[in-house]
Amino acid sequence: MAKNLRIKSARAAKDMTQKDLADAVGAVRQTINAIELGEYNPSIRLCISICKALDKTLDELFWEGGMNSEEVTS
Amino acid sequence: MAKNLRIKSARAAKDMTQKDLADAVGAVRQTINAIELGEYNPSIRLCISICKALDKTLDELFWEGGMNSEEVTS
DNA sequence: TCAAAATGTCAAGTATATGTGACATAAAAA
DNA sequence: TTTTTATGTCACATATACTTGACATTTTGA
Repeated sequence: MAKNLRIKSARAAKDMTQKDLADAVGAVRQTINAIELGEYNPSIRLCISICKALDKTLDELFWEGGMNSEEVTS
Repeated sequence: MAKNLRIKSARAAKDMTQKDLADAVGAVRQTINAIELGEYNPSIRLCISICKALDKTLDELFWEGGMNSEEVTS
């Protein structure tokens, strides 16, 4: 998949740890970690919760072409 | 949950049936149907595929506050 | 009206997102 | 350095997205 550096960055901008974000969205630290590392494919509801917690929109954090998306060429 | 009329509408604008859209995104007709009816919570990848097939963005089809979202008050 | 296509729905199975608990390492702060 | 906190990672359990196949109903068009 592709690492999501935009979440990490938006999180840093709010000085939140992975656990802080997890608590804010009612998820667990490992889930946030896995999403940032691109290890899986979260549900749209979780994405929306993350966006709200970070004051971003879906397009800003999850639409492609963003500054993040480290595509793995394969 | 909430019905997603925006997908239905964007699909109509492209004259696509649920099955057409399903084929375009590599899913199955029932899955598209369930998403439009708000019966579940699709993955972000499927959402992105749907957006691309319909020439829309995530914010246009899945961010809240859109013309659609029939909230069920409960 | 009749037939075909589109949509809604159901039951059962598979794949995978997410949770829980635990431990190792990296980074920050004392 | 030593201690604490944040992050990465693993194994296992559970919930649910998604598939498959089938049938009923609604809509469209001949």
